[in-house]
Amino acid sequence: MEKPKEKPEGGASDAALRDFVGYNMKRAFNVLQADLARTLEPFGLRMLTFSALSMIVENPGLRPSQLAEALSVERANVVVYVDQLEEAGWVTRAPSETDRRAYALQCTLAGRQVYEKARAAVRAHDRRMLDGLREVEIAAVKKALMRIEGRG
Amino acid sequence: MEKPKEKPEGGASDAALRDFVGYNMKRAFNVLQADLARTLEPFGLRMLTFSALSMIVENPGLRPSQLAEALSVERANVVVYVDQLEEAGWVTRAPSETDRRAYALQCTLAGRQVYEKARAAVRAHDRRMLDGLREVEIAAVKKALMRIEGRG
DNA sequence: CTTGGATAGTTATGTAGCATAACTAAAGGG
DNA sequence: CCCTTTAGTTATGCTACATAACTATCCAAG
Repeated sequence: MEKPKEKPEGGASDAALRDFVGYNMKRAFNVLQADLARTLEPFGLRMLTFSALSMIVENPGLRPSQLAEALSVERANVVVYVDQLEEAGWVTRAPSETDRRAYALQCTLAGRQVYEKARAAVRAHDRRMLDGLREVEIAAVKKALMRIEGRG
Repeated sequence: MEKPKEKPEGGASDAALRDFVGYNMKRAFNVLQADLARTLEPFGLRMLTFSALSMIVENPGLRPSQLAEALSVERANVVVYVDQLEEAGWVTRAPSETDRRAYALQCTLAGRQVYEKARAAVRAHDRRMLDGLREVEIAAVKKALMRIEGRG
């Protein structure tokens, strides 16, 4: 009977997993997500409410189903995001003039203001995350991420 | 009273969000994660049980707390992953010889075998995700991901 | 015009990933 | 020997996200 060897201390290496992009991406995304959540928290926004607000500011009159499609989330969840943005007074559900089932999402003045401030904070967060990388590398990363996304 | 304009169709653009690495990363990660889950499912593995199995194969005698530390997950959740690996007969909890509170995690022959097969599948998945990217771009991505992870 | 199937938004509900708190047993230092 | 810390576990809660079912409305074929 052979003694089961024990890993003494400190030596636990994830080198084998580091070979995989997915592993590195999950770890990096966890860090990024946590930092972004902290960045948005003072504004009363979360990742997805910020994304939704951005879409509504940049695409006035957007309908919830278009928002769901654009963000690749379910319509059922969009309801929750818009509820929150509406309760905060940043977004209104205006009745659509062409389809009585639908709403035209509009942002309010307050909504545009909080968006601009949050956007600046998110931009700073982005720079923080990528600090030390050259422009050409950042471009490569974005290209690669969009390539990966296209594999879905 | 001004008519609220409506976004007619198709025009919903997330261009503003595309400026942010976090947004691109979330989308890419969602796609990657889904593909990886499909890749691992035939082996009865999930992302984290695969990671745990890899760590145990590559670091025989690893203790659960070391595993938690290495994967940046809570000890409480490691219990669940090891439970699953143990139920499948791929990992054993051998009593530690130096600390009666602890276990030395060992993988079985079956564990090593399923790991090798799953690892090959994950490698193929990785290549699939990065197909079409040049080496220099892949290197940029890995560098950027590890840089981001280091910001946490 | 009407009628049947699709679509928009909503509601309720389930699941999975991950974190926290509290517990037991054992280690380890004064 | 205490007293504190640590290893593993258990119970529990939260958040993100998906699914199913429902109502109201649209739209196109008959």
